[in-house]
Amino acid sequence: MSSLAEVARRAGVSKATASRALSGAAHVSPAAKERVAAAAAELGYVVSSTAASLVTGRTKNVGVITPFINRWFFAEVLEGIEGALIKAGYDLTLFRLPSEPEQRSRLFHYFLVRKRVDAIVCVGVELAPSEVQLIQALRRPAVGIGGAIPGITTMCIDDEQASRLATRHLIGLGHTRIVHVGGDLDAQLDFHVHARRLAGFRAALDDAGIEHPDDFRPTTFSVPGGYEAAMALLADPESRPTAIVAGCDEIAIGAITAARQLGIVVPSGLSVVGIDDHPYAAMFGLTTVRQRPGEQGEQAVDLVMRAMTDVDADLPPRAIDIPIDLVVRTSTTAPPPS
Amino acid sequence: MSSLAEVARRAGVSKATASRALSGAAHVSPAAKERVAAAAAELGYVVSSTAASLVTGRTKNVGVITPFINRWFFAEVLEGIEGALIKAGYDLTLFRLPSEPEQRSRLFHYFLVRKRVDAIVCVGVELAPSEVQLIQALRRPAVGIGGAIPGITTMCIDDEQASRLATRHLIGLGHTRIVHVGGDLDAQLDFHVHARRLAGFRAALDDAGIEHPDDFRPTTFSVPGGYEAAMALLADPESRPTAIVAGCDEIAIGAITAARQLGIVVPSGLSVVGIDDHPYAAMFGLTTVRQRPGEQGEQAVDLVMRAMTDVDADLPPRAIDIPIDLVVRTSTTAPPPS
DNA sequence: TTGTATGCGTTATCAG
DNA sequence: CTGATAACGCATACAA
Repeated sequence: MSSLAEVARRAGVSKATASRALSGAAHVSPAAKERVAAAAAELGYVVSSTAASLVTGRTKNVGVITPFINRWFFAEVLEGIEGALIKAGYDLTLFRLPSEPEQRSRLFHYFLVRKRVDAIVCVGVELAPSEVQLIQALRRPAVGIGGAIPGITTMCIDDEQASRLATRHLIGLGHTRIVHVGGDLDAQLDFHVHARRLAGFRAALDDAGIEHPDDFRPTTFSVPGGYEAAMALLADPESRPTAIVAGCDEIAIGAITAARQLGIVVPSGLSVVGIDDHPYAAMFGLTTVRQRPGEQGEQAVDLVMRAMTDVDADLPPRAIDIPIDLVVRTSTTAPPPS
Repeated sequence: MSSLAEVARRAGVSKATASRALSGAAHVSPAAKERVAAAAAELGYVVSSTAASLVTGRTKNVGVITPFINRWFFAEVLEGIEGALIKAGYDLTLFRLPSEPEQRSRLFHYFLVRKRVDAIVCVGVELAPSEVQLIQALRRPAVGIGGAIPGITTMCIDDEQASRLATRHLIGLGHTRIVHVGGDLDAQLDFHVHARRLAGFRAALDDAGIEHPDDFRPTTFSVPGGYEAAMALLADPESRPTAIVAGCDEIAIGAITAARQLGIVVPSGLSVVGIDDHPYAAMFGLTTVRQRPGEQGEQAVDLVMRAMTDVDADLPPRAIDIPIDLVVRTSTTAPPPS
């Protein structure tokens, strides 16, 4: 309510010094600084960020675009971003990317363009070239998380490597009849995660010289998805694999649940390995490949922050790899003697 | 990049008419409107929302405060809010309420006060009186979701009623040895949901004249929480209850998982009922009390929108009840003959 | 219907 | 170290 002018008057200084005293940018005599601070406190003064933005051109606000809020990976990344942003004094404007093309375009042409964000973080979104252009036209630093976007700095795990790691672990235990229960290839609105995880799985089998006909069951990236796919897959004891590489932990958990329901003991009757290290993984004893989405979010913020402060130190155009590691628990063991 | 002035010049009109033509607020001759629109399109013009905010005092932006992003209920509410906001042309600024008091206070005194939001939605946050005052001092409409906040319009389900409904269902099936596995009473940073659900549970037993010593197992509101508590609770076949009322579906799912692991068949050996209707509930056949968090979010947005547009039609101070209903699936049945 | 002029609350650029 | 003063980009009251 109260403006800088009032504070200045009360402190007996000009608006300019009041501004300087409060922002701490320039040198102000301790006495003046003191008086301004007191006046501001008494009046309950707080800067109008809109006014400040108007003149500085910076909003202290970054936009985050994500297709989902309600999925573990995305929510986790979001939390990481939010924490890092708050720490830096920035607001976070959240945009959920709609699946309908029309609304999606509205997001880009209406919301994103309002000059309200100093930077953009895209999580798990694959951007069309035209969309990338649009973002670049904003002349604001942008980074992606979850997969490579040509033209934009992105950070992600090597999905192919992740599933290869998981598969190798099973092969190392002696498994040869392994099936990948992963994301539907047609339904990857996000990156080609599904395809890449499938590819890594197959590469590992190829590397080991293992045949793999009928090696893939597509489903949705969720516990129920894994449950249903596993129910179908495991129904016939004859054709049943000895191990499953799940596309993510949620699928793995669904598969374990299905196995239990069918009376199959995990891991002696069936080994299951996931990808993510979901908070529920430990409870299910799930062996998995850990990625830390929260940290990915924090790092993304670091990146845009640096790009904003450092004299336009351009972002590295290359994708940045996030480390992953295998967490062995109790859902995997050697296959049963056939 | 391009300003209103440039558009005006290109269209051969004044800034004022250009502004009017674009906002559509006042009457502009069709010809002029046409020319302005064309000029704007050619230049790729888009309003500077900061400049507009500075003069109008409205930001087209609402703040959302929530303690968690990564929990089903909260994420779901958030999605509902986001969708409704986007539809109305508003941005959503997300604030995660930190658990540390110091940072929490920073949120209120630094972030919230920057005059950047036209309204506030608090989800699952219990506000201290001083915090309520602070929000009221902003003179912006505010609504809460998830529990009553004195002084602020809130929408929530009747938690006591929800667990009473769940408990009555079990009693109706003939159960008398029922335990509530719910949220820890010390750990309810959000509302007193835990306590209220426990109270409803006990009230239902009292109503039916059923004794209930040792009727409560506190745990965390999560699948692993339910799992661990149920593992301990069900270990001893002698003292085992015939039914569990879970504080939420996640706990219920953890409990079902634990039961299965212990060889207890659900529901013939143990009935379990939850609260929420979590997306995983169906897969576990979980009988539960449904609440629709997404709709709660949408309704909250409706409310603040109305308060913002309608000539300061004040928000109803009373809490608004959200309907709930019992969804009977396959996790509940009559108790086994003792 | 249109144009002119003013102000929104800051920060930044100068002199002093 | 401090004080005028000019932007920043837009919306609106008022006059035409």
